[in-house]
Amino acid sequence: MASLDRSLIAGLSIFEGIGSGDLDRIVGQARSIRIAKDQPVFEQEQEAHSFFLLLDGHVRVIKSTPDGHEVTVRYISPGELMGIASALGRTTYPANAIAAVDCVVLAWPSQLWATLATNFPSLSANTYKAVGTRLQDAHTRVIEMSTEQVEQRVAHALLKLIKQSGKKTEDGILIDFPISRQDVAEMTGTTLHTVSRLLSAWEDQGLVKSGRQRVVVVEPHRLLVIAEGRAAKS
Amino acid sequence: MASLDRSLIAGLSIFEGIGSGDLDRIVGQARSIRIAKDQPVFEQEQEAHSFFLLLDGHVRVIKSTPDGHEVTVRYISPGELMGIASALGRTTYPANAIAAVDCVVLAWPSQLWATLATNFPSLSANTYKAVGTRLQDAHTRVIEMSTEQVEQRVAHALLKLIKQSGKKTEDGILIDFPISRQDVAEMTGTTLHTVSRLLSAWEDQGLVKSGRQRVVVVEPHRLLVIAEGRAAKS
DNA sequence: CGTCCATTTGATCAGGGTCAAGACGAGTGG
DNA sequence: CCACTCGTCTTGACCCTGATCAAATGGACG
Repeated sequence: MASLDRSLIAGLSIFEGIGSGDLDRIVGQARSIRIAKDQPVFEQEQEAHSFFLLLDGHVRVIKSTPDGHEVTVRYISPGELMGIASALGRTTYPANAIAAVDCVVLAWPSQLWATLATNFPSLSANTYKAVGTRLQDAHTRVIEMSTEQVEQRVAHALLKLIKQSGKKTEDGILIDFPISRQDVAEMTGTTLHTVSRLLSAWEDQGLVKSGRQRVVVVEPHRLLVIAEGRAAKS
Repeated sequence: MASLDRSLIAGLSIFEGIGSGDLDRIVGQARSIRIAKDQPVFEQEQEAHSFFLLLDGHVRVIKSTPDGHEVTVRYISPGELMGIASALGRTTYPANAIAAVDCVVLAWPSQLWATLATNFPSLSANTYKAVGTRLQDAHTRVIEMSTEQVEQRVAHALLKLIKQSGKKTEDGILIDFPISRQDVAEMTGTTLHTVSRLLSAWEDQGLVKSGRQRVVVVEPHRLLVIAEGRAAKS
């Protein structure tokens, strides 16, 4: 089991450029934890005691506002880091992370970051590269929210999801974890009603197939046309 | 002049924990550049040859979309880093940076980052802390765009601007650089028309005073009430 | 004094949020 | 195995916020 883990882990982009001896030394200091579906990995405002690497499953990262709104910041896929507050000089987690399905994570104590970062410069560089990508993603999100219609935002969201966690099926590309209309609404800044109407319309046109907490994209290309805002509106 | 620079620079949070000898060694490798108002510091998609520290002035960071929309990502104030693509493993700049007024910046060649970061761990830590703050800001922005009305977003934007670049005057707190209705619109994802209407309404209520590319917040507290969404609508 | 921009303000209208019911499906306990 | 219940999803009706279209006003600057 430990060796199985290792072979999986060695290929991850965060560990690119790290020798297998070093890799053992890094991974050896982590604990492996199972998180049941719908259970938190970490919570907003909590003391950031650990940072994590998702090995298996999917995690939803959510921010809650004082007035009860919830906004989904991102979904984490296997191989991604999360809760890296310590690498960014924070002492608390900025968001809630909830297991969308049963998950397996590696957890390192936060105070280990400084040591790891200085001893393994590649690890540090790879991590900050990932941070850069997330900053980029967040800005893209702001731009989408500023300039696009709801229809385009939802289309973009589905495309991102299938790119990140898509699984080929005979019908098309399935989003590989349970996702409700409400969840999509929280990703796109709209309501479950509007998402439901859009998915219904798209289903009529044969673009997607969807059901309870389940979305399959049948024609990614046509969805892209909608996302880019160059679709003839019926 | 060089020594004047140095005394100003020593107090910046990015250089916290760095001895004055080291500081000289770091700053010694930078070039000081003047950028005229409305001129770019760096441009989107361009090769990221340098990273910068703003010493004086204000810089607008903008992303342009293919379809001609412009979104303001943030304003940079003196003492902040910008264009730190290299620290995040990028080779090109992700946005345009335009001088809002005449500016003075320090510029380091990008390839120097790796050396500086390993030789001066405090510099690295302080930089990544700043990155963490920006990531946080970007997420806050997404949340605002998802959950708040335009009126609240504009109020929040003005509050951020006076916190970051406010200058006390006898009328109230002035945003210390030229800023048009259009600029505010690009920060908040709305149109100059709506911003104009809001500012007019607020001016009638004595909350702000504004003119051509000029905004003074007279009553920050009442503006905050609007921003938080707990205002009696007239 | 004329030109160019920033700004103001009115009128219109539609995207999509809100409110309100119902239908559907999955899991639970009898 | 069936009935019940709860959560998800669908769909209709209505209305409001804020975008769009259109013009006019007002400063700043050459």
